[in-house]
Amino acid sequence: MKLSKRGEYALRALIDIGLAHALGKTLVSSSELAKQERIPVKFLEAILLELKRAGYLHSKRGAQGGYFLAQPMHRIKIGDVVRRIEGPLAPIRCASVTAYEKCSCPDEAHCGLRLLMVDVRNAIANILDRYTLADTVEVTLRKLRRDKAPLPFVEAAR
Amino acid sequence: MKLSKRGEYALRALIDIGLAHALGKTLVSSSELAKQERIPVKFLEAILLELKRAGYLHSKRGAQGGYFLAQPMHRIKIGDVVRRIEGPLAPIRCASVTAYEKCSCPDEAHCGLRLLMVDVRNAIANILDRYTLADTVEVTLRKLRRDKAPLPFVEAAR
DNA sequence: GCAATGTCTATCATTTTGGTAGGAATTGCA
DNA sequence: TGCAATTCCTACCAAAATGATAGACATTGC
Repeated sequence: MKLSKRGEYALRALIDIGLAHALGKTLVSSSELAKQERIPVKFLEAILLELKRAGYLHSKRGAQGGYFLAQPMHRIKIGDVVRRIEGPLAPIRCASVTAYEKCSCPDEAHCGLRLLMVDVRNAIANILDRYTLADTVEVTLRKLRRDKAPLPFVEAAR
Repeated sequence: MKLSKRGEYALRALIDIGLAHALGKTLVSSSELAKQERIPVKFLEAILLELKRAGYLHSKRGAQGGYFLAQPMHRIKIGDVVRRIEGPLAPIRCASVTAYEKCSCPDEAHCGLRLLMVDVRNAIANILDRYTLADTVEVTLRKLRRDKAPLPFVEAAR
């Protein structure tokens, strides 16, 4: 039931970019993100490119360039991002709603495993398809402020 | 969020053995199981051995041998089986209850991703730790009977 | 004694994972 | 105008995981 590093980094990056956006910084470079999340820059670049191709990000090249959100945060569902980077949410394909595939078992209609896994997939989807990037960013921001923790991407104005 | 074939086969096998048990057949051979579920015999054997080592099965060697449950079905939690074969339920380690591990992010206490993944892990655990093998077998059996489908492991008495 | 079965060890091809390296193209700014 | 910062693109790579297969040995029932 694992999320790959690739998926993890993709979500971290999106959340960070969302956070930065909410704090008034609409453009974030890959090196800033990599530093913030301690992710190898080059690896992250590839992931950001994928997020761009998926339509979640736009970018600006050249010096002072970077990435920025291509959609309003409340329209980016975490579940969709995960599906895009990791594949179906369901633990086994025959339990997937968006990527169903017949399995090898002799009688799918009476398969106890499938039944179980459909429940699991629904539980996961219920969370990840309900939460948007906006929700995630909001919660994070609230926590940060409540604890008076240093906000990321707000460097002492210079 | 995938379940490997190994995990899938392990669960299928357990469910089948439970089903057989409920139908009066307390001993099932690997070849019967492999045939029923269309799993490569040798691969299945290795998995059954692992389930045995994990304390879920006992076996009887030799002709007429096979595997049988080592515990009452209602004490076998699906979640534990999955953990044993697949590892932690949580998508990322820092969200795991049974196998927590610090992650590389700079501030775990305010990590939006972790928060999300804790929810996901709880949703999964709520299902898989609540369901026992007995539950799964019971539901399957009920469905089979309701639809008057042919019951497995009850070969026309000879 | 032989056939059926579990047990054990070794091996293996393929895919996935988690990167790294290098450079070309673009842009802002001094 | 040129340099530094940045995205974009291609290629490559080592290690691990995945999903098996092969073969021999041990045990048991008939």
